[in-house]
Amino acid sequence: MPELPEVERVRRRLAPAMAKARFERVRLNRADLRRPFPTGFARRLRGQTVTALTRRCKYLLGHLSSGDTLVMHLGMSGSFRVEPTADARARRDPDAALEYRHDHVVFEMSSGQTVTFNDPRRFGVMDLVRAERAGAERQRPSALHQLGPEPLSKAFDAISLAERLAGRRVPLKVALLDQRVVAGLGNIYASEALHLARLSPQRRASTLTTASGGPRPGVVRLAAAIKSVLTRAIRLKSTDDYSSSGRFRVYDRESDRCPTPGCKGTIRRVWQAGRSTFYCPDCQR
DNA sequence: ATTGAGACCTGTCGGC
DNA sequence: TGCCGACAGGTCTCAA
Repeated sequence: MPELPEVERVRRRLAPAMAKARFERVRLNRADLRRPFPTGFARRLRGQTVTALTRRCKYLLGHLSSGDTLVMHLGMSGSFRVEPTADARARRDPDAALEYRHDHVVFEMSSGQTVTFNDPRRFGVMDLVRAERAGAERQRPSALHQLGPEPLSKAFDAISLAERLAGRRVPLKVALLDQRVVAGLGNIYASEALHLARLSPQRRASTLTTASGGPRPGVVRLAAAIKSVLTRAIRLKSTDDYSSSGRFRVYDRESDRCPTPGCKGTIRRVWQAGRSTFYCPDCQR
């Protein structure tokens, strides 16, 4: 479901229920999501306090008093519900309603709130990683450790983006979906950012850099567009899902008139790396 | 090392 | 109405 802006909004919604609160009860309704839950998942969480709830890329990170980190990823269809524990318990067993059928993880927090993870497609992930020992991450680098820069941080700019695009022969859109290039873009905001920067999604990534890997003008626009698109999405959204937000420039707008001022183009849809890309062939070069 | 294709799942929507 | 295929916001693994 979510790209960086949606995950960030989920984080802000969960923080009041989870941050500074203790896990009083943890219930798993099945043994796995995309991967099995780590052994002792519930036991290791119980009694721990969440010192802070942060986000890295599309991952939510619950930092625990034990030093361990609760890692949560929403995959395509994951979502969290927050409700008073009394309400959650009252509804428990009798209600096998469709709405709750995919409730896989239930956290009862000392804040009096229950946080429930629901994920129909089960592409989500929950993991509990132990406090890092020196060098541990080099021995077994996980996806988390290979992530590129946070696009809204100062570390992300035209220079760093150019460095990571240099020499890559894949189409620009495909490169933007690679979380090692920039951490948190997904299929929607990759298309959105490219449209705002007026860059063709089909252009080779390496054409945005000079022979030595430096930035060309396009990459300056692209870095700025990525920041702009994500910042606006975080700010504008009234809920965590797309339906109510609706206002995309090109995504899911095939055949619409291009929104670029002065452009008479029509939005097209093409396939790249198995995903649909939306763009305007007239103003995106 | 990089890249593309397929796999993992369920739900929904449009067409017949 | 019901069935069927296409498609969905994300990774991950495997083979070329």
